[in-house]
Amino acid sequence: MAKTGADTPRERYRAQLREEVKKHAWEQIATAGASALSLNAIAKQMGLSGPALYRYFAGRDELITELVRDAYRSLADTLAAAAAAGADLAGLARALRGWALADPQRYFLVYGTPVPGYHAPADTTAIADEMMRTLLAACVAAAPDEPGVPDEPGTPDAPGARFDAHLDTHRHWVGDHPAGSAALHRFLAFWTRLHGVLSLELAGHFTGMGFDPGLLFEAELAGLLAPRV
Amino acid sequence: MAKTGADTPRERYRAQLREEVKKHAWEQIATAGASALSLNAIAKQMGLSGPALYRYFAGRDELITELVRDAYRSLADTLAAAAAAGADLAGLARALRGWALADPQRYFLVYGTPVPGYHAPADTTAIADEMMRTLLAACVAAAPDEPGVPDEPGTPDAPGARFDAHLDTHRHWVGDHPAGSAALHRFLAFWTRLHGVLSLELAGHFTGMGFDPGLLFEAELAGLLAPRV
DNA sequence: TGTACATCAGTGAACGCGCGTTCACTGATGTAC
DNA sequence: TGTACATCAGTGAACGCGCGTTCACTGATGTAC
Repeated sequence: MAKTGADTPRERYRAQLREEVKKHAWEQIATAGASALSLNAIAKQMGLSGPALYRYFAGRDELITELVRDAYRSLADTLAAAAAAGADLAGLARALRGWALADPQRYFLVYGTPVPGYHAPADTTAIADEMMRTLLAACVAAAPDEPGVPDEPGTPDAPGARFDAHLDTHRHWVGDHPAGSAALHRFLAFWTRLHGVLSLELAGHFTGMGFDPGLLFEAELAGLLAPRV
Repeated sequence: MAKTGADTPRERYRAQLREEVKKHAWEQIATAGASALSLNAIAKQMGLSGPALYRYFAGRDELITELVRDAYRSLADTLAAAAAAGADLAGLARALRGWALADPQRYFLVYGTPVPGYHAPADTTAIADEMMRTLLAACVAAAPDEPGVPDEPGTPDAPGARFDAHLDTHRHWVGDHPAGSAALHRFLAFWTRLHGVLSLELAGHFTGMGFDPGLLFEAELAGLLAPRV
């Protein structure tokens, strides 16, 4: 009855071949970058002729869109699984790092250089929201604070408190989430700091420097878990 | 006598046309991304025929290499100029942000997704070193501390102190710079946190969220300038 | 100042390549009676 | 269980495109006497 999930042999074969195409696509991206992705090359690699793949994907754009969606999905699932297993903020951070290191090109497909023309599929923003809520919950749990109260009323012009106040009046992006502005601030610091380490590390800007990026990551994480962001 | 800087009219014309090619290259990159850069398209845009550009560049790779070098150079010069004008760490941070916002695609050419095959020209690492030294000097000036002494001997297993200790034994990358490990740590936190905000902002991951990324940047900066990293 | 020569910018044609994509077709797989 | 038909996977040829790059050539610019 359900249109999706029809389990005829042909449907199963289709799904399987689509997955195989994607697998080769990822290998190709890892080898030569996303911009070099070619349907013909994938077909050749699979022992098929070029046009054959048009039975499974409307074109190159649909394949890329699918890969981007899958990348978002796998990160969201990774974080959600960690959270479901009881991970705290530190655990989520390490899950993020593990996901990024497991496949740098997948990381870059989500967080790397945007292609000026290309727009990510609409549902990726929903997935990004999902990740945000997972992390936000952990941020609230890490240090539950009364919502909306600036932490240091004595220094209202300190940039930290100033940004908290700004977040108090610009919380459209969290919907109706009851997190206080301190938790929002913590989430943003968490997200940007960890991505700062990861993106520089994965792009190779630490290679040859000799120190261990993993320890820098842990040090940044420790700073985030300390009471004051 | 000097081979470089020969100032015959022809030499001047060559230099000028090379610059014009690069200008169009940047426009093309801003429009369609670096991977879409095409010598023929640039030539057409300039009212020239394709092969004409081979008088000025050995090929597409040399042009890209030149653009990458120029991008590194312009950032290093921007930071050096700010430092020479007496900017402190905060000033350098804002110079970095200004440089990044002025031309996001130039930023991404340096700090964006690496192309798996491509290796940046060798001298970019020298320029990166130059930037590091500029920032390192500002980090030392921001909080001159006795080199090599962990800040909190009472908690030697805290990740922050642990990383300081790690840096004490892995300081090959700073050469003979006399900065203490706390300053090195401060530099790395400075670099990764600011890039964390900038890369997410420029990649568009904050669009539609509603808060001001500039205030987040300032808040992160304030956190870096506080005594404890 | 004027002529003879060398240098060099730019052209147009050409080569080979791989790309995305369309289309008419073959042959195998599944379905209905 | 067997036949008749519909569905669909995959092929090969073809189209048009733009790419990087080479090469022989023309015409203008500069140089030497």
